[in-house]
Amino acid sequence: MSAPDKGGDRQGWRALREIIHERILSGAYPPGARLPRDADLAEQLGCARATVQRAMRALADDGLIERKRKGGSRVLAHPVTRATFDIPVAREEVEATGRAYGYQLVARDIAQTPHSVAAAMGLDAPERMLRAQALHLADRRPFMYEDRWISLATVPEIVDVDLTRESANEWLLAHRPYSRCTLRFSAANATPAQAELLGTRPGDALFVIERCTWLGSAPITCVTALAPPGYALTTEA
Amino acid sequence: MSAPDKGGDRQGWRALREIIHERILSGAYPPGARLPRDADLAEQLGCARATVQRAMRALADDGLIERKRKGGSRVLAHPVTRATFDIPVAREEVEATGRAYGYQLVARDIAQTPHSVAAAMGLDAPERMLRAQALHLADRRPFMYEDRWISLATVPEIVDVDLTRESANEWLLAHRPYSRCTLRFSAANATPAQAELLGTRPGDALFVIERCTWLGSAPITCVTALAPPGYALTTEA
DNA sequence: AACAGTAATATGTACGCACATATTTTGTCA
DNA sequence: TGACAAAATATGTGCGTACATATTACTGTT
Repeated sequence: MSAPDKGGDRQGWRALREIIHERILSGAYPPGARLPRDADLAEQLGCARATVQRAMRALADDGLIERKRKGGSRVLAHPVTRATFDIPVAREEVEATGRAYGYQLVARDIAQTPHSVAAAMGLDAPERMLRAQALHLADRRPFMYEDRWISLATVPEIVDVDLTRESANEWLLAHRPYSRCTLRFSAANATPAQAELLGTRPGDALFVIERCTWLGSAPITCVTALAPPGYALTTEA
Repeated sequence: MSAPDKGGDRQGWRALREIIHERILSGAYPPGARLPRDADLAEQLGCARATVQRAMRALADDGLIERKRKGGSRVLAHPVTRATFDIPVAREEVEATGRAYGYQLVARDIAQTPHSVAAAMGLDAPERMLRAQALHLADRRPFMYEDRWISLATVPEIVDVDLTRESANEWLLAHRPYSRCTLRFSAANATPAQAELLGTRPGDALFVIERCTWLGSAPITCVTALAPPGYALTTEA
């Protein structure tokens, strides 16, 4: 009758994804084109619709195709480059490269947040928060400098933590999980003070990571991390 | 007898994920703790194991828990911040903010790649490639400068494309899909020439995106994109 | 011709079952 | 005690079905 297993090897959904991906790359399904229905692909490839779903869902997650409830699936005309970064804890980032991690508290006080920080945290007005500035070291050399504000309203216990011994980041991760997190990457010229701390020259281009976290709608912390020249984030999409 | 629907509302896997996430946040499943088996959670929450699977899989993808084939599921002790960025085509990035997009070819020639570029592409030795330098504009002002090398071996047709009218990036996306892509974010001080092109001052901190793409194992292109101060990548994890 | 209501349709989700696979644990034997 | 093999176990995957949901397409009315 018909050829129910034309697809070939009857492998898993990963193989299916690969087959469909190949068809896109080879031009069989050109950019903007509509893909066959899941059910048709299932029959064509000799597997269940659920398996096709899994593969198509993965392709959609990768930003390769677009799926709509009745419009079917289409190959994206302008595929975005979708990259996933894992921002590790500084300690682990350092130790992953075989270097010795070190930590050093630079300053700690309680003060009114600048308006910019309050705004980033979604607050209506500045608040008094704990500010901790610290250095992360790799083999005794500056690896990253962080300037952090911690909400006393949300995390009152933080005032009793000895931040000279333990990084605020690690304490927070262990004691205050967050449910929301915003990230912002940019570049900035080092101020003289920052250059001094990072062991570079004023004006050097620093890599800037700004991160704010919340538990529910309550702000936990907002940190600006500065990395000296040579630092880079890499990933494979 | 028993309470088969204790979990409550009998909602979908997204609700399940939320419930489990709540338990993690609330400390019911503290960092490092082992979660119940999928099957037990399924019974406890009154749904099928497949549904629990879906929810747990999502939590694992989010970097919140860790799953192993027999070790069960554990809450990660040091959850990484996992962020997904969509790097759009420059045109769309500009137009998304309501500004007028402009494009300008700065230089185009065929030359030997530097060793650094050849290495980034995974080549054993430098090759002659097409080099295209171009400016992306937003409302007539420099938005991003790109310095691109395109493999003549993989994409010979590129020599016949009029790059003064069409951005190499957009032509490549439309005609040469890629299967692999590496990304690297960093910061760099502007050289005088770069500052001139981007309308900033020499030494200003630029945001640097380096991207290389391949089709299979054949290198397609390698581009260094520079953005002037003010540019930032943001996301919500 | 414009519009609203309805039917058709493709994907999304859920369930229950069976089997595959990767580890851990246990047990056996030297 | 230690090494290696076998059993146990939790997750991973696949199938078939049924129903849910979001859009599109159609259809009849004004």
